[in-house]
Amino acid sequence: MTHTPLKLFNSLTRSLKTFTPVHSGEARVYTCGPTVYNYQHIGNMRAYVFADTLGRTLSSKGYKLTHVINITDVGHLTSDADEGEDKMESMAAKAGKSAWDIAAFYAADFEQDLRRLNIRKTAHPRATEYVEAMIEWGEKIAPDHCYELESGLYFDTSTVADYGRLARAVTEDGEGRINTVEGKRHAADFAIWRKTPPGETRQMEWDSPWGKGAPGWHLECSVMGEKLLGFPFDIHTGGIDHREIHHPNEIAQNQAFCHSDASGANIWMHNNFLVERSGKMSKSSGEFLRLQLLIDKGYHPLAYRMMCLQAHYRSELEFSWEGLQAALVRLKRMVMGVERLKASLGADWTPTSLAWMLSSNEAGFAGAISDDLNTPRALTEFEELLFNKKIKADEKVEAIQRMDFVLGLNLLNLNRADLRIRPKAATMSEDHIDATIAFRKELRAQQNYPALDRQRDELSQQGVEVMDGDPLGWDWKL
RNA sequence: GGCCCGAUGGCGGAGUGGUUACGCAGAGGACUGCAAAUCCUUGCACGCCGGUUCGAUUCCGGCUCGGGCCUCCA
Repeated sequence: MTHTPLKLFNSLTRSLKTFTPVHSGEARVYTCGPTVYNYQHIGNMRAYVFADTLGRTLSSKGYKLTHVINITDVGHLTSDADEGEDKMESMAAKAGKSAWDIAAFYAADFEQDLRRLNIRKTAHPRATEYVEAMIEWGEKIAPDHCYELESGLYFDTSTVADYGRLARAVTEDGEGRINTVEGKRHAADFAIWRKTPPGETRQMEWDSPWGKGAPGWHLECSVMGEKLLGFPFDIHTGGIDHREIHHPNEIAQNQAFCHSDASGANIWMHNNFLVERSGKMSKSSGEFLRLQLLIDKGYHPLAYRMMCLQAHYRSELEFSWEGLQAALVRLKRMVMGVERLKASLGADWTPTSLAWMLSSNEAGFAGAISDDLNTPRALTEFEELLFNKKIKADEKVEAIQRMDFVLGLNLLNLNRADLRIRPKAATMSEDHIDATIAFRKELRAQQNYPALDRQRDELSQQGVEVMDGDPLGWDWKL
C-alpha cells in the first residue's frame, strides 16, 4: 500500500495529479488559515479537517510533513477589495478592547477548536510576526510590478503572465469587480501596502518605504509560504472561495517575487463549502454555528469531523442537526466496535508504526484515500474491516490503528462515555442521575415495574434516556 | 449581466457504460418485565426531453430547478 500513488485534484489544471514531492521524502503544505477577528464557524473548520486529513494521509505514506496553517491577525478589511475598515480594528472598537487582544483571544479559540476536532498541531505563524518580511518582499517586487497611489502600494496584475488562471477568470476590467480605489490601473489590482490615511492612527501600523500603514491581505500568505516552506512547495490548500481572488493574487505575487511564471506551489487544492438550507454560512448574518454551539447541544466535536469525512472534500456538504445526529450515531457504533476489538485483544495491544502493510485488509482503504482523499469510501472500507467477524482481532488491529490515524477520528482512545456530552440545557446533575440509576437496581430486584416505569418517565422529562441493558446505563437525549 | 457548479432512495452521501457503496432514519428479528441501547436481517433512488450505444444513472446536447463566485468569508 505504501506504493499506492496518491492522486490529488489540482485546481490549477482542474485535473488529478499524482503527488510527487519537491524534496524527496518530504511534503510541505500551506493552508490558508483564519482571520481572527471573530469566532470560527463550523464551515470554516471544514477547511482544517480537510487539510488535516491531507496531512495525515501524507504522513501515513511516509512523507516527513511540514504543515503551516497561518493565523491572520492583521490587515484584513471588512469590505471591498482595498477599502473599508480593518476587521480587527472594527471588532476591537465594538468590544472596547485593543486589536491585539482581539486577535489573541480569537486565535486561542480557533486553536481550541482545532484540538477538539483532533486536528494535529501544525505551525501557526501570525501575520504580524512577518510584517518586516512583507515589507522586504514589497520592496523587491515594487520596481517592476507595483505602483503607488495615495492610499497605498498596488500590484499591477498585468505585469505577470496568466493572471487569474486559477480562477479561470475573465481578466476584462470592469466585468463586475467593484473598482472603488481611485487611480487603480486595473480593477483586479490589489494592495500590497495600505497607507494609514493622513491624520489618522491605527492600532496596528508599521513604518514602511510607502509610509505608515499595514500590509495588504494577500501578501502574508506569499511571505509565510516562502519563509517557512520555500518555493516551490508541494501543496497549497484553502477554501474554494480563495480560488477566485486570494490565491490568484498570491500566485501573482509569487510570480513577481520569483521572476517566474510558476505559481509557487505544485498543487493547489480547495475544499468546498458546508452549506445549510438558509444559504451559505456567514459570520455577518448574526448568530452563526460554531463548534461550541454543537457541544452545548450535546454533540461531541468529533461527530462533526465524522460528518465532514462522510462527504468528499470537493463536494458541498449540507449541514443539518439530523445529519450531525446521524454522524454521532455512526461514530458511537464505530467506537463500540473498536472497544470490542480492544477487549478481545486484552490489555497488551500496542500502537504500531504508521507504515502501510501490504495487507488486503487495507487495500480498499488505501485505494480510496489515495484517490483524491475519498474519505466517504475510506470510511466504508474501515467499517467493513472493523465489523468483519471472519477476520480475527489480532489480524486486523494494526490496520485499524493506521486507518484511524488517517481519518483522525481517535477511535482507539475514545470510549462511549466520552461521547456522552452534557448539553448546556441539561437540568439534572450527573450524580443525581447515577444515584437514580443505582436505585433502579433495587426496584428491579423487587420487580417493582410501575415504579421503574415512573422513574424512567421522570428521567425522560429531564432529558435523560434510560438504557437498562447497556453498561453505560443512561445517556442524554438529543 | 458575466463566469462556474450541481441535480442519486425519507435525509446525508459515494460510485459506475451492463450485478447501483455506505451511514442515519424506517421495517422485521434477537435481547428486555416493557422499553431504550446494542447486535443480526432488510425494503427504498439515479430531475425532464432527445442523441450516441447491443445497452446509460453513468457519455453528448437541450430544458427545468437549485447553488456558488464576480464584494469580506473556509
